[in-house]
Amino acid sequence: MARATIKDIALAANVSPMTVSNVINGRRAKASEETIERIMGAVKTLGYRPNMSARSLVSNASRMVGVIIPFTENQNQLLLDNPFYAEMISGIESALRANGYYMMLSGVGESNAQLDTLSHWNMDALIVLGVYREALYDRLRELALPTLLIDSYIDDPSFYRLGVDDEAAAYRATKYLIGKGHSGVALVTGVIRTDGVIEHRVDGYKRALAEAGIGFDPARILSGSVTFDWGAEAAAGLVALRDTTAAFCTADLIAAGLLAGLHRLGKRIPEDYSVMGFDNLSISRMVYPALTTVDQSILGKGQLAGRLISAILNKTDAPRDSFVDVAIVERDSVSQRGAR
Amino acid sequence: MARATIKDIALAANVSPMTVSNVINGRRAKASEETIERIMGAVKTLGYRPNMSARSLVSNASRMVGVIIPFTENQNQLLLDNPFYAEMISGIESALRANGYYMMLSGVGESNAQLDTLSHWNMDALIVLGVYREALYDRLRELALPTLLIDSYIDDPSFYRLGVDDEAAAYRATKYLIGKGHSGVALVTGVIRTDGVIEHRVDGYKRALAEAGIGFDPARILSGSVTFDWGAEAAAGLVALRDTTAAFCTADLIAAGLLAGLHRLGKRIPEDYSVMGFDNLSISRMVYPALTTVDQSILGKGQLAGRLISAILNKTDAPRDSFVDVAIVERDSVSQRGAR
DNA sequence: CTACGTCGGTTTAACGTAAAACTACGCCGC
DNA sequence: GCGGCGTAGTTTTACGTTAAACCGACGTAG
Repeated sequence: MARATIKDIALAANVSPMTVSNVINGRRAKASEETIERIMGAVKTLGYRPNMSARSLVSNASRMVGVIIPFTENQNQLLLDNPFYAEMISGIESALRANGYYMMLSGVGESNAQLDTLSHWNMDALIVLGVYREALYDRLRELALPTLLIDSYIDDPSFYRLGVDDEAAAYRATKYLIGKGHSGVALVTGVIRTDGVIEHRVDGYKRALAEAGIGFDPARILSGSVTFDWGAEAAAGLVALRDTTAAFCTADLIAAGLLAGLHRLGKRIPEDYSVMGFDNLSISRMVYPALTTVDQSILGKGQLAGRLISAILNKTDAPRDSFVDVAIVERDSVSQRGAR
Repeated sequence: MARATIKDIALAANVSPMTVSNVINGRRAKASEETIERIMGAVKTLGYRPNMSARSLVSNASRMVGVIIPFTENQNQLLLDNPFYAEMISGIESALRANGYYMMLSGVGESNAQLDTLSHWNMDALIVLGVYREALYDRLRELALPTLLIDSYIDDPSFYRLGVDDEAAAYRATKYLIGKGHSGVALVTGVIRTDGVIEHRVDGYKRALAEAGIGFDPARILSGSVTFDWGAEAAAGLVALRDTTAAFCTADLIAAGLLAGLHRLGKRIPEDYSVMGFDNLSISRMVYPALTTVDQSILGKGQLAGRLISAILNKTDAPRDSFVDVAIVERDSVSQRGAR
């Protein structure tokens, strides 16, 4: 009554187990039409389902791709409440599945214990989102699996990378705000890590300022964390700045918080302040006013990640570094200024 | 140079593989302190990592729990862009991990193909979110695994269930709105399935109305889908209703859309319309005005799901049906009426 | 008519781990 | 001084699958 195995099928179809294996795996050259039919019939009637553990054991592969995302710092919990990760993972999963791979999702914390447990499963490859600890990269190198880092500026031939040109994207966003007549543009962002995504965005912000002949004022950079709460808190900081009428937030989540914070302070958007986000998360349409933002097609990026890994595993060559394009989507949180 | 196995450890520690297996798995009675030390030393220096495929093959278990969520209808893609599922999964994962289980996430579509592939992996148990197809339940019964259905009213001894008392929750929400002076309360919701979550919420809504002596008007039920877009679309329907000043939405996602739609129609919230949601998703704080809603602690519910499954797998008995409590969280989208 | 190839298989062995049965040795009680 | 028992292991076998090597029969080229 237990699950049928290849041997059961072999018995039922009166062939050897090996022939069953061959047929099931499409190595049909080794069997006559008639045998194939008999085997497939038995497969159906006995409800045979392959045992991946056994397959994985002999093939030393698993068709599983591990996806690693950071935990929230306080709780030991996936960052899926951050829609950024949720949307990305949704994209990754659909592309992996379309290519016949499975996804195993794991958070990693300070210790890399979760990475170890993942590795017990013979993963074929890994995709890493938003983790920037050197210790993790060391462990990843030890595992020596095909690994795709998303939004990382680590330059190491052992990893594939997928990201956006953050400098150029931030440059475009800032230039867009300046073009709308805002000469005082604040930057609201998370912590700025050396050679991290945000640092490159800061560079783009500065370049746009310089190009427009606007002096860079460090006080206009409000740096906290990539959370709604920080955005809400930053509203007070923004209001305290002189001659500042616009804010470029390096994440929609921050922008959403900033909108809420500004509302609480009785400010009107976009009349009093223009706010721009980054990511084009689904929440950017839900906030009020709907957020003008930089679209980096997170879902598409996730799908691309899945496709890249599939290509790598199929020995099709994949570029070591890939970039997705970025576009500004105009909604209601930015006003034309000066033309009043 | 390949990954070290139990045999390598055995060789290095000069014992038999079985002793290594015993020590690694904590069956220490069978080994002397000194041997244990030697083995653990070899484990460390050789960087031994267990091979789960092999373990799973012999034990016919995997320590993996499959989590099943529906695809979006149009694309073949996980519903993680719906924060409801994202938050739930985050909770499930953390509880499973805390109990030493792994999570394998899979969407399922119309065909149950994805369930089949999941089952190839020797899952120890399954958690099913938001899928209501009879055909799926049939396949689940065939698999005969411990299975936890979340938010399902299927009454079948082969499944465990976790949910909220939807009737009572909707009753409370509606009563709350009535208590605020709104005698015209609309219900904005997704499709109403027989014996589904929403139907029970409709019942609660009706009971509150009846209790307050307010006649039930079917026109006040606006039924579409559980999406932001439907909420936005429903705004026009709401405005067209006479004597209606409040809307109870059966999901925060719908409520968020409704707010956006009402804004577009120039309505003010909560002055012109009071809007109430359900779920207390993270987005409910992000919309404007912040949403008064029914909290069903989705994260906690997910964690409870993970703990329930762990308990079942550890042969601790778990109740066949569990319910989480619900609370109204008051924010800014509901006004007191009549007291003006 | 013999050597070779091809078709349609089968046999053997191996992947890493663990349950179950077995062993060797020392000790203790009577 | 022999049976029984506990300690610290070992040996054997099996889990389901597949790679690699093998095999017999038949056709056919030289």
